[in-house]
Amino acid sequence: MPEPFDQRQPRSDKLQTMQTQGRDPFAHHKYERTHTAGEVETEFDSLAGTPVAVCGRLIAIRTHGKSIFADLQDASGTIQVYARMDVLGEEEFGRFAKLDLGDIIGAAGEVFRTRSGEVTVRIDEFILLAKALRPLPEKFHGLQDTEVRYRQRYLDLLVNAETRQIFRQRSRIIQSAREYLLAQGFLEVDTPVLQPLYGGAFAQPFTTYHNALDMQLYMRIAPELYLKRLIVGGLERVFEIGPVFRNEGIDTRHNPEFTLLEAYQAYADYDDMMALTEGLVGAMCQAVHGALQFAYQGQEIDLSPPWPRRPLLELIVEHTDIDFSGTETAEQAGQAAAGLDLGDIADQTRAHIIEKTFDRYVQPHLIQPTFVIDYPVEMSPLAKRKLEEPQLTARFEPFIAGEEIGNAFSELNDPLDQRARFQDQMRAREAGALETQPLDEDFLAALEHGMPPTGGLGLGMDRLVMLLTNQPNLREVILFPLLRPPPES
RNA sequence: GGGUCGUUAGCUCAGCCGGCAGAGCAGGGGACUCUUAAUCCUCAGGUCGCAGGUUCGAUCCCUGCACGACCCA
Repeated sequence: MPEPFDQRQPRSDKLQTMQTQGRDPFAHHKYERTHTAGEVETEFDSLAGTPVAVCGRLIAIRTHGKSIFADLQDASGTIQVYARMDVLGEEEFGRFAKLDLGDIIGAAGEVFRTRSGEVTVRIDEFILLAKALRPLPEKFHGLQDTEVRYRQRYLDLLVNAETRQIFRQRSRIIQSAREYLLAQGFLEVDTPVLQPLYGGAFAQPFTTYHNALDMQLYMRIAPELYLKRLIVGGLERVFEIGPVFRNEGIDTRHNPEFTLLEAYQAYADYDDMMALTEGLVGAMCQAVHGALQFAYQGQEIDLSPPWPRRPLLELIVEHTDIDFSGTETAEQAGQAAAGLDLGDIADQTRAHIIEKTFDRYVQPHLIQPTFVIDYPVEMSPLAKRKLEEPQLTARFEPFIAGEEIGNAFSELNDPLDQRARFQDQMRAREAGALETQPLDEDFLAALEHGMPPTGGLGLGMDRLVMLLTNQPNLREVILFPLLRPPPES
């Protein structure tokens, strides 16, 4: 019975031979590169005929007897290199011929253009900087298997140019948001990821444990309550961009760990936050599209301000003919929704019934950017009430292409009302609700010291990147999405 | 949690009605000094996801499980 063929064997043998001969590729600590692949290409007119030193990974090798063409890939692109036996000599040329796809080399020599017009480095000397012991995925079709693409993202990045492009755009998008806020006088801050009490969103937390303090800690589900403490502290304009953790299911729109932007502005309200949202998302779009228009999955989206402001209950009337504004109890809301297909709503609260109706019948239709405003107070325990309608809050959620991309409000700064809202949440928890916001005495103490009227905004950066890079799935814009461990070999 | 689909060589994929497991790329050997999905000759490479069942015989049909994708909740 023949041994199963191991792709790694010839490569391991070559490595061992080199190491025995005192030419261990892993002995090199650095390489003095003079130009990147992209620079050699763009600066060809001034570089032609002069020596350069480039480095990168061999992604294609074409041998022609006593000459070899190869493509070297670095972060800037690819550059063709050309090895000739009459230039390198028999021994060095022989070593070049033993290189494998995936090997990482440095190569130095003159820049020229081939007869077919390709900018090329004619190799005078080269050095192997890392031996690849495993083969690259197939060169033409790239790596298609989604599971391998996510589990071994480095392979995806190596062979799929589109993946590299997405994550470059992600970086540019987040950077543009940061620059926009800094230009508006916001201070970037870091608040605790490990929190003794979680809050700022409706979600179940991940719990962990600190040994030295002998205490349970939570991974934050939002930075909100800490950022508002900083507003109490007088910083007036603060923001944070960072990971939050929500212990919930995984699908095309949810990853348990995701990147949230939160910004707080003292002496501002939710109208100001709408303007800030329009400016921020517009800047993010400009960063990758150079315009306020972009296409998402075949839909043309226009981010030009102002975006329409539409009351939540009014939108529900528009799409279902059902008016929840007259309802006060869960029973009344349930009766109003009787004709709708909402699944089992028997034990649901009025707020949940309204939320479900919106999610199912309204949200998919919000293609162009829309601010849904005026959420019921029981769905918004941290938002300020509207003066004229105290059962509603000065809160909005922005929607684009049918996706919820954030949440914002005039922040509740009345410590007595805030305490009452927390107590409502505790009652809901006792009644069986899993996702409630725990009473945070330390946060209440901060409010009792006085927080100015403040506008707050949260934006889901992964979803925005997904929209702006035209990806159908959140996992395509998260480098290492959470997956189950692979089955044992 | 439910439904549908997928899992075959390192990668990308075929495999008909149940009857000896296939191709391209990658890999080994050989030819070739301007190629770029180089070309030509040649060779090797398989736990058909895992475990059962039906059958004379299973990659193929059935059941369960694992992982993934999509849809629904």
